[in-house]
Amino acid sequence: MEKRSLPKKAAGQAASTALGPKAWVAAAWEALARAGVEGVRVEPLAARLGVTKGSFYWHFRDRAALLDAILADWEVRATQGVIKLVDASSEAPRERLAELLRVTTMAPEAPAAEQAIRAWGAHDPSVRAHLARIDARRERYVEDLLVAAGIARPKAKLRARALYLTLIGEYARVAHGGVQTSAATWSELLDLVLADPSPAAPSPSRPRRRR
Amino acid sequence: MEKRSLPKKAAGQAASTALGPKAWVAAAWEALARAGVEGVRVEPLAARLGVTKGSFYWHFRDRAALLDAILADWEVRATQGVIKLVDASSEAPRERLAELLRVTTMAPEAPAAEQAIRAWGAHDPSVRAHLARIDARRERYVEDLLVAAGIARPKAKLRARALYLTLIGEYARVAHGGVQTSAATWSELLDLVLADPSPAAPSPSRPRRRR
DNA sequence: GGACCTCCATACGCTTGCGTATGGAGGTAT
DNA sequence: ATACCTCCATACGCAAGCGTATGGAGGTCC
Repeated sequence: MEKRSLPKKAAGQAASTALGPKAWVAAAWEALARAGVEGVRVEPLAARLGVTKGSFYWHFRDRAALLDAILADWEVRATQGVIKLVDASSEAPRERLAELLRVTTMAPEAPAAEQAIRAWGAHDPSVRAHLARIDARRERYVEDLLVAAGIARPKAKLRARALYLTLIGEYARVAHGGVQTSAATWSELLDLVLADPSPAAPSPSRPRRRR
Repeated sequence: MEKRSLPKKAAGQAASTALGPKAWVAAAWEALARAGVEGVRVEPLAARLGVTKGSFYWHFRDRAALLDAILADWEVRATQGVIKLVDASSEAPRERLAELLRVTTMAPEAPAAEQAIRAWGAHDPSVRAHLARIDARRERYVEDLLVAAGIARPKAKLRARALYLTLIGEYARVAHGGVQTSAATWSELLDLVLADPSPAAPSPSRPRRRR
């Protein structure tokens, strides 16, 4: 038995009592942000939704299917959505970078969600692939913005990584109760990344010790 | 004498078959790094150590006690130990910063451990306190090193946060399979943080020119 | 108005893991 | 050698969750 039949959109009970896969994914997001992947459990979720497991196993093959749905949903919302939104915000690269920082650092649910997914990916190989793709795409996006803002490509690559890793670090910090870094600080950070000192001699030779 | 009797240090069986709390903590570290806090389970740990739960509940009151022991161990090793080691490495602030980056970015077990603890702290209030203390101490340490290297205090504060958050981000990235940022890149990053472009002239005095 | 379909409730078996109780092997003290 | 102490094995009760089986309530279709 593969799929029984096509859901065909509206059928069965009234829409008021209907409970689609989206409701389960939404509830799963809440649990993921609050308690991590291990906190995404079928029966507690059912209780929270006011139904029983019977509902869940009708919409999903098993728990893994729900987790896959979460990942897919995340990929769309937290990356493609942001990029589209930032691209539409302005034409100037500097403005886009500022908007990018604003959007990513202000989203209230982002830290918990990102941190939960990264922790999840630390011991689930299927999640690692998603993370690798998404991290690469995001970092590349920042890098391209920096290049568009006038930073040379190799330097932009370095700074894009630094800026993106800083954001990831901020997510982790906020996720476990750290005080959120202020918008003003982010703005200063952006200035630092956009600065172009490069006075031909940045490092006066570092004597590299060996162990 | 209230609880049976004092362990009195060495007693009982020979040292070869002895299994102290340290062995449990070590095994717990391995499980924590590999599978997160939820992966630190008593019975699997016992199986891995070749004993049964009976041993565990002799040395620890319950699972929470083991987790507390892990946290205490981490606080000593991953912060105090590193600071002591870096302070002893050199006198020059620049050198100390380079050594700090080398030590923290090269430790092979650090990313998984740090990421696991931060994910843990995201949904365990008792861990949040530890993390807040440790993050504050580390960030302050970097800030002081930057000041000692000639960066003005407010600027040093900003850059210390950025550098530390970048390290946290790197830990997260590596923990879920990302490629490790190269030592050369870290070196360039350090140069960026130590640079002093000084927009306009908030503080044109540069007393650290020659030292 | 009977057949059918969608969505969920109920009940069951099974596994994993926690914590406790109790005994026993082996070393130590007297 | 006897009593004792440390460390661990064995066995038990209990709870949380997963996945399955089965039925049933309510809407739809003809």
